[in-house]
Amino acid sequence: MKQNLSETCGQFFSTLANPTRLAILELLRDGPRNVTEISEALNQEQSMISHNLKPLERCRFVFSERRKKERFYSLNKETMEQLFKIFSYHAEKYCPTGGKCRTNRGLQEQKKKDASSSLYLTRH
Amino acid sequence: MKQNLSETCGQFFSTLANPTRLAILELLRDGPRNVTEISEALNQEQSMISHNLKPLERCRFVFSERRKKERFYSLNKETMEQLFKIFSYHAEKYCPTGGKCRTNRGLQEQKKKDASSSLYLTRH
DNA sequence: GAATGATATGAATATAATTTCATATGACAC
DNA sequence: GTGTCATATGAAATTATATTCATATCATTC
Repeated sequence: MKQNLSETCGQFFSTLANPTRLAILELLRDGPRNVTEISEALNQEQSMISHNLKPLERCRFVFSERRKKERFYSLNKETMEQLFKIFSYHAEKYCPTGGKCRTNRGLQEQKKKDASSSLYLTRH
Repeated sequence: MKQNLSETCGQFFSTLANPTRLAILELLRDGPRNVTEISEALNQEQSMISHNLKPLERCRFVFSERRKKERFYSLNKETMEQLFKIFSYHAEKYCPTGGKCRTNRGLQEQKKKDASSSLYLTRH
């Protein structure tokens, strides 16, 4: 822990910082899909899906497995569900305008609320 | 939960997908710093630090507070420590080459290990 | 091994993000 | 209000990332 997070985290977050890849991840929450299915569901070019699946697999956010001619991709639920959970909690608490966080306005007002609330995502 | 993560998560992860911003976050783990201190510690232009602090504050990964002429930035530990924890766990388990994940090689070999291990980050 | 269906790859183009530099704004002390 | 230190902003230039299209590879069936 604490050893050069800035260097090691880069690819992790960069891979998630893309709407197509997030859409793929979201789709895969419903179960494994092959490339064609993903590309149809998201209404995107097959090659684009393939290109985007590569960093997702490299970072192990998804796993893949061949079945006959097709390749099925499945979600790394362990990591992704935790990540989505943190995001949801954070967005709900800190980004009341629907997670969009488009403005810096209202930071002062919000700060007061922050001080009073101290719920944690996972309580033991 | 589950409502258009792909749309709402974008800014969250994009903000984290930058080495300067990650370095700022890492620095702030040691406590609040003003802009000048950050820029000196990271050896970067002051204006660059300011530019990068903006999205961090917009997403509420950091908070800020004026003290006299200076503005001190502090980490949103609640969110960030959880995020770093997930990252560390994931990297250790899935990216044995030091979290770099530069290649897709060895995915087959790794996959076998994955099946046997099923530790969770937070156990209750 | 030829044909087909499914996925991956490469390279050019298009798009978006970051960095830099000059300068503006803000807060405070005098 | 002037001067000074601290931070923020805007816009141009640079750099990185994503998208597209054409085509290559791979697995399978016959």
